[in-house]
Amino acid sequence: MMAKLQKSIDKQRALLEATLNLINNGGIQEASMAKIAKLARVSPATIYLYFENKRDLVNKLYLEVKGSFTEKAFEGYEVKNPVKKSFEQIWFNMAAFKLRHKEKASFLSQCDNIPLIDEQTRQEGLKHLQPLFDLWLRGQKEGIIKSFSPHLLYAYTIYPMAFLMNAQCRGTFQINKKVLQEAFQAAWDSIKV
Amino acid sequence: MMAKLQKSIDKQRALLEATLNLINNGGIQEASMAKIAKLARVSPATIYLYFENKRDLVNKLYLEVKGSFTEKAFEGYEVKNPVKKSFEQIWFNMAAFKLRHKEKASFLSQCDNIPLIDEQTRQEGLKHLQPLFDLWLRGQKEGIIKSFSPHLLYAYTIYPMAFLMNAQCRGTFQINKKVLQEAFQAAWDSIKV
Amino acid sequence: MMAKLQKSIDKQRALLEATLNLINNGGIQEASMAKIAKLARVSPATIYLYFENKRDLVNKLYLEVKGSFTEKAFEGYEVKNPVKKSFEQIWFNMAAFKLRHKEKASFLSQCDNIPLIDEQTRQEGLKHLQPLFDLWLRGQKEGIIKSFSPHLLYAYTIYPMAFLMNAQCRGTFQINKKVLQEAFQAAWDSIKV
Amino acid sequence: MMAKLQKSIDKQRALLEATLNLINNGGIQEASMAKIAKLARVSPATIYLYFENKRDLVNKLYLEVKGSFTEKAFEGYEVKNPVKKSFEQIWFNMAAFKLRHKEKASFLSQCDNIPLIDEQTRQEGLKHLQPLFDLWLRGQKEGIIKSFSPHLLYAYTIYPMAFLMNAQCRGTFQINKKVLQEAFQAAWDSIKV
DNA sequence: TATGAATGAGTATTCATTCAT
DNA sequence: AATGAATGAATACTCATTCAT
Repeated sequence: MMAKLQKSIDKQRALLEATLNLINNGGIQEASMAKIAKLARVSPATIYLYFENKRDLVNKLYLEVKGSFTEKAFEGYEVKNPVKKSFEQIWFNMAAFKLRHKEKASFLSQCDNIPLIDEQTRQEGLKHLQPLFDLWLRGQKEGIIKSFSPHLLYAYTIYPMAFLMNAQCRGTFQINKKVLQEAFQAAWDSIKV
Repeated sequence: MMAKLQKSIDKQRALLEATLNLINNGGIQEASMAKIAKLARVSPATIYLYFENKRDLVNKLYLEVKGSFTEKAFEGYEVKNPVKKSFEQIWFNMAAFKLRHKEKASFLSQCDNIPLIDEQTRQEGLKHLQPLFDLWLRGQKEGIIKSFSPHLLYAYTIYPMAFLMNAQCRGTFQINKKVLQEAFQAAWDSIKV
Repeated sequence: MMAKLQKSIDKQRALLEATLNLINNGGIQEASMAKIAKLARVSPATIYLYFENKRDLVNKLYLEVKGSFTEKAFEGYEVKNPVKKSFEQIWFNMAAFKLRHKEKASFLSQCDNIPLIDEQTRQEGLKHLQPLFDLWLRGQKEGIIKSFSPHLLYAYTIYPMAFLMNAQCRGTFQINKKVLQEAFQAAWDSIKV
Repeated sequence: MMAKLQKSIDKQRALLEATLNLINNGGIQEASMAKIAKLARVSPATIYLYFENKRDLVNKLYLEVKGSFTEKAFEGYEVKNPVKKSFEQIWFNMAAFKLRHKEKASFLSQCDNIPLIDEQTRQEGLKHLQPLFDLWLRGQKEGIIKSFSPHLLYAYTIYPMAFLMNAQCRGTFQINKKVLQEAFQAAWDSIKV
C-alpha cells in the first residue's frame, strides 16, 4: 500500500537532488531540464507533473535545502539556555551543516544573489530562522547584544560563513577547528555589547 | 582627432555597460550576447571585435568594476594615518561606492559565486586590495587587530556589506547613516583585539 | 500498429534524403542544418533526436548510400562463376546503380575527398566491397589479373566511373550503351594480365 | 620602378597561397575569408580588390593551380616523338607533379567534384591539356590507341592518379617507384589497342 | 591601393516546454 | 502518472562582404 505515493515522492526527491547536483557543478546554466531529467532517470515531461516550470523547481529546491539547513541549525537548541551559549550552539550547528553538506551550502550561497529565486520564496526561507531572531531579541533585552536590526546581526554573524565556504571550495582557504573558533569569535564580537 | 580610437573606446564601454545592466536585471542567463548587442546598439558580431567570447567579456567587466571599486576604496587613503582611522576611511569609502553605484555593487556580489569568473580573474581583482591587507598586517603588528587570516578579516568586515546592499535592493531593508555607523561598529568590533 | 516506430523511421529517412539532396545541389556548405530540417519538414532540434551532430548525420548518410551501392553491386553475383564474368557482372551492376541513382553517385563522389567523412566511416564503407577484393585475389591466383595492390585495381576499374558520371551530370559528356561497353573494356584491359 | 605593381602581384600571390593552404587543411569550409586574409597578412577588405568574391578567388586559384599542373605535364614534350613515348613522358610528368606538390594535387582533386568551381572555369582549365588530346588523336590515327572519347581516355589514365594520391594522403596506401610503374602499365593497357 | 571596423544574416546546437499516447 | 518525441525560439558565435577613411 501507498507504494504509488512513495514512488511519487521518490521521483520528486530524485528530481530535486539531480537539480542540486547539476547546479553545483557548473551553475544554473548547466542545469538544463533535459539534464535534470536524465540524472533523475525520468522523462523531461515528468518534471512538469511535479513542478510548474524551472523557476518553480529551483525555488522549491531552495526552500527544501534552506529547511534542512535551519532544521540542523536548531538541533538541540533549548530556549532556556543563556543567550551566548544558545547562539554559540546555533552558530556551530550552522557551520557544521555547511561543512558537512558542501553542495547544499554552495547551492544556497549561489541562490543568495540570483533573481531566479522569488522574493516570496526568500521570505519563506527566512521564517524558520525565527527562533534565532527571538534569541537575538532576548539578548538585546538582556543588554548582551547590540540593539541592531536583525539584518545587521545576520550580516555579521551568519553571512560571512558563506564567504569562507566559497573560499575553501575554490581551494584558496582552508577551514579547520582553529579557524572556526576564530570565526565564531569574530561573529560574537561583532554583535555583543 | 582620434575620432576612430575614441569611437572604439566608446563602443567597448557601451558593451560593458550593457552587459552590466542586463546581468543586474535578471542574472547572467538573461544577458545573452544578442541582448547585449542590441542594448549597446551594435551588431552581435561587433562584440567579438572587442572581446574573445562571453566569458572574456564578463571577466573583463568584472575586473573593470572591481577596479573602479578599489580605486574609490583607497581614495584619500594615507599610509601614515593610524590603523583604525585608515580602516574607517577605507570602509566608508567602500560603503559609499556600493551605495552610489548599486548596479556595480550588485553585479560584483552576483559574480562572487558564479563559475563564469575565472579564478585568475578573481585573484587579479584582489590585487588592488593589497593596501588593505597591508593595513591589517600593520594593525596586527601593533596589536590592534586580531591575528586572523585576511580571509577572516575580509569575511567579517567587507563581505557583510554585500548582504545589506542586496537586502536594500530587494526592498526588505533600509540603509541610512545610523545603520552605516552600526555596521562599521560591528565590522570593527569583529576584528579589533 | 508500430505507428510510432514507423513514423520515427520515416523521419530519419526524410532527414537523410533531405541531406542528400541539399549536398548534391550546392555542396556540403549549402546543406545547413536549418535547410535540412526545413526540407524534411521537421524542426532543427528534431535532427538531434536522430543524429549526434552534422558530422554524424553526413557520415551515417555516407554509410547508408555506400551500403545501397554495394548491395546493388553484388546483386546476382555467384562465386562459382569465372573471374572475368563475375567482374563484368559486378562492374555493370555498379555502373547501373550510378546511372540510375545519380544523386547517390554524385554524393558519394563528393564524399571521396572531404574531411567531413571520418576515416573510420570510410573503412566501414569499404568492408562491403570485400567480395570484389576476394574475386580479384582469385583472379590473381589464376593468373588472369595483374598482381597489383587492390588500391590500383580499384583506381583503374571502379574509380573512373565517377569521372564519367560527373562529366555526364555536368552535361559535357553522354553515357550510352556503347560508351559503357568501352569503359568496361578499358577497365578490364587495365587489370587483366 | 614597378615596385607598386610587384607589390600588388605579391599580394595576390599571397592570397592564392593562403587559400590553397587553408583549403587543404580542413576543406573549403575551413577557408574563411577572414582566415585567408590573416594568413596572407592582409586586410579582409583587400581581398576584394583582387577578387570579386570568394567564388572568384577559388576559381582563379583553381585555374592557376591547373595551369601549373599542365605546364609541368608537358615539360620536355616534343611532338615528333612516338605516341607511346610521349604519353609516357606526360603521364610521369603529371605523376611527378602530384607527388611533389601534394597540396596542389589534393586541392585539384577536391575541386573535381564541388559545385563551387564554375563549369566555365573547368573548361578553361582543360584547354591547356589540348596537346594531350592531340596526342591521343594521333595515336588513334596510328591505330595505337583505342578509338574512345577523350573523356574515357582521361578517366582511365589520368583520373585514377587522384585516387592513389588521396589514399596515400590518408595513409592507407604507399606510392613508390614500383607502384608508379604498375600504375602507368594499367593506364596504358586501358587505352592501347 | 589598402585598411580596420562593422555588420546582418547565417552557423550548429540547445533550451524549456508541450503533446499524443 | 508517465513518457518519448517533438518543437519554435533561443544560444554563442562566424560568415562573406562593405564602408569610411
